Amino acid sequence: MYQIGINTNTMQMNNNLLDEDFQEETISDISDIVNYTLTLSPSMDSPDSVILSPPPSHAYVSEEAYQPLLVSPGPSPETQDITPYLEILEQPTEKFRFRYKSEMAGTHGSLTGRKKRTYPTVQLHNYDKPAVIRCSLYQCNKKETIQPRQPHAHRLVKKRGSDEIDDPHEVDVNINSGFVAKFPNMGIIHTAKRNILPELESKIKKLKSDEIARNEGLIRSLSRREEQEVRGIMGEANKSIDLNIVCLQFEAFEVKNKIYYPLCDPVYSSPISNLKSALTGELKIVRMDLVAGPVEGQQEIFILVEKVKKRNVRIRFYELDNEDIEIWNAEAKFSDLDVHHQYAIVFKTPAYRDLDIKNDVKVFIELQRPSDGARSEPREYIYTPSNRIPSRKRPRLTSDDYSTSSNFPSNEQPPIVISNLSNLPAAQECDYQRPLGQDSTDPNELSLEIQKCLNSLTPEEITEYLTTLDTDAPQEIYQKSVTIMKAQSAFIPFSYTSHPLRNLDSEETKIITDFREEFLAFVKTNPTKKRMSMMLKSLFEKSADVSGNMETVLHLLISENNQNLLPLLLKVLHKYQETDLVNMPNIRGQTALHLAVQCHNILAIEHLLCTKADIAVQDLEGNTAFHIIAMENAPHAILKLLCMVKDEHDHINMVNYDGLTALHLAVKSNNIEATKILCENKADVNVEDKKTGDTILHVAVVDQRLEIVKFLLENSNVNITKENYAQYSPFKLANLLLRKNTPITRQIYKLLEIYMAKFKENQPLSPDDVKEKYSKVKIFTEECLDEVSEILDKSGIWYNLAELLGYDHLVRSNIFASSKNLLQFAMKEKKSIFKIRNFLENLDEFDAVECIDIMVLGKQK
DNA sequence: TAATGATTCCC
DNA sequence: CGGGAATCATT
Repeated sequence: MYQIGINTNTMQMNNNLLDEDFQEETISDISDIVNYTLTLSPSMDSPDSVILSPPPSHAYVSEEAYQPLLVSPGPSPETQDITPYLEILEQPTEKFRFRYKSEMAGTHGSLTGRKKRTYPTVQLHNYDKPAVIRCSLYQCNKKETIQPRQPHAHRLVKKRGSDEIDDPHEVDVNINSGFVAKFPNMGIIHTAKRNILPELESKIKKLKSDEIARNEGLIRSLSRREEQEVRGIMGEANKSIDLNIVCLQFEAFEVKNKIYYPLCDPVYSSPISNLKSALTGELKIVRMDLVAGPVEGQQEIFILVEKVKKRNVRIRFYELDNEDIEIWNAEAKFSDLDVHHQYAIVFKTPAYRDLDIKNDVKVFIELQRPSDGARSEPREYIYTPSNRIPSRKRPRLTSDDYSTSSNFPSNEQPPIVISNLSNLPAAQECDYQRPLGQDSTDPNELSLEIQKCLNSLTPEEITEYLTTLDTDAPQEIYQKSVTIMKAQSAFIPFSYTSHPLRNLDSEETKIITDFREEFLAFVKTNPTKKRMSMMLKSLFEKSADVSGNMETVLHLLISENNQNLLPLLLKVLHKYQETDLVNMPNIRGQTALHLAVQCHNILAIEHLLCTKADIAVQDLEGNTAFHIIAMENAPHAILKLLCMVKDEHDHINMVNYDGLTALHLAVKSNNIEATKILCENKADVNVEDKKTGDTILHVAVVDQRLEIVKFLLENSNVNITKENYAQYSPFKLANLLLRKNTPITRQIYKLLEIYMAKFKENQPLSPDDVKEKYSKVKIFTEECLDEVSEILDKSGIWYNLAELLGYDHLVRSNIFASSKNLLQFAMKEKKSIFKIRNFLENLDEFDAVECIDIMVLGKQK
């Protein structure tokens, strides 16, 4: 090793402690030194790396295992305690903007550690004398070649005043500094293409002369032959160089007579890539045109992206199962021409693996960069079934059957809707007869009531009569008692809130007329519950078949805001719990509930819900009843009613095919009441718009809805800092909107500013913040001193504290009369308060620790 | 040429 | 400072 003849201490130690095998290896290494010195860089495949490289499992190995081959195996357990090695305590950031020389005027950001306000830091282990740690800029050979690392042509500079100091940067370490070297305030200068060779040459020359000095013990200039050699290496270095990725090299030296003798192998940081380059820049989908589409694929989608390279980007669709395991993937198709500049891509969706899905399927889209395998954050996409409307083409009796054999009084025209009610097989009818008492619903009861209706056919009378008809809501479908609502709605006349949706055409009117006739006639036959069900089903399906929009009678009655037959039908459906019929969608995927909500028909809604209408059904735009009501300026009672339904699956937060929740729609349509009600009913205020990543707070800010912003801040847990896909937080947006310079934008910004401050206050301080705050406090306040010393006097722990502070000898000679004495003495000695605090923490003196924390950090908790 | 990279400039 | 854009250079 290099320390042979330099550091006899360690060598002797080695000899004493090493087993024979190891010694053999050590000796054979001497030949490797030659190898090392010639290549100016350690040969990683040589056995010496086994001895000298850092121990395994330290953080210095980047998690991505960027270049596994260059990470040396760690030393064996018996060697790691005695051989010097470098450990990287703080890796540099992964991304950093390399600046050109011309950009270096003024101060730009400096290279930090992985966390803010830290800096690349290394520690030298197993060495006890003063040493020098060097940091310089190296290449990150990603090729799987086992060649030595070469210096990088970029410059690692430290600013001192107006001039820049080039690498290598040196830090002296010793016992006092704990052999820790921190490298702050460094920047990376992107050397221009034309200067790369000269830069490399000078760096390599410098290394060469260091090496000569080390070998020959004196500093001299290079010989012709050596210059030639340098040029050769330079060529190599130039060939392998990647101008957008660098890493830091750390070396430890013992310096004698200005000659640097390495103490161990250099270590290399994880790669730092240039933030400005499209080759290494972050892949990101910033915005999507569409977030849902047909299973068959071939849907054209526009996405905005962060800078990409045309031929170095792919769009991948994939699906995860419940355990987050990828079970399907496919690539979207697009050509070079579909990549607009470097910021937008237009592509066609791939077909989903199963074209016959019955329900929506959620998948993900991501960008991928083949060159380095980098991926973007995924975005959600929904495949929608192509045949969402269940086929009504089920086998049924032909028209002949009902037109010929109907024994109901028929009009001039054969009724369209009339089905085969009278043809129900008698045998079946027998089967449907249930023993009385098996069901709480007495089949005869209803028909009697309806018969009464028959006799009093004026609408007014029907309406009046219906108020007496009892329809118990199955309470279990509500999460809260529905009685309050009922009490409210009882005072609302049936037509009070509702309005027609549209005018029915003649065919539709006929459907209703025929239905009415058929239905009432059927009731006369005093049917059992099962027969009634069959009849209704038959009539509903008939209606759906005949009407242009596949609408059931129920749809039609709601649409025309029918005042007499509708209430009757609703009660019947309710009474018989015809959930399936109630959930039948029309051609646009709308159920009766969708329409009832649009018509503000509160009583219909209530009945439908009591018939267990599904609040999660999405129409062809993906809208649930919640979405619809959120856009409507409807009576509050309606939304409240919907919110009362038990909702274990969070249907209130469902996203439509525009990627929006009901809350989004409420805010977008400035529907303050709906916004409030949804929020009060545990709708998630932080769900993002799947196209843009906007939360409702983003929307409220951009649309300048002061009242909504205010409400959200005061009454919900909106995240002011949550960024949308374009990396704007609501706060930042508010700030940008200040440019409009209107009173409202100013008010909104002010409001957010206040909550931002509150938010920051509540943030737990990061360990770094704590350190920083502590570093500013040098002495105890009187108050804190008294308090802490009282605690310590009581517990007697201050003896242990004194020990930890290195005052054990003073304690033994009874110099300190009390803990207050001790603390005052420590302050005089300039012991850091942070140190004292941490000692106390180790001693489980948490009360004292809290005292000090309060003094330094201000009020916490 | 048009697209992509490199460099400089600007707020 | 960090972000972006203008401008020059190369492919």
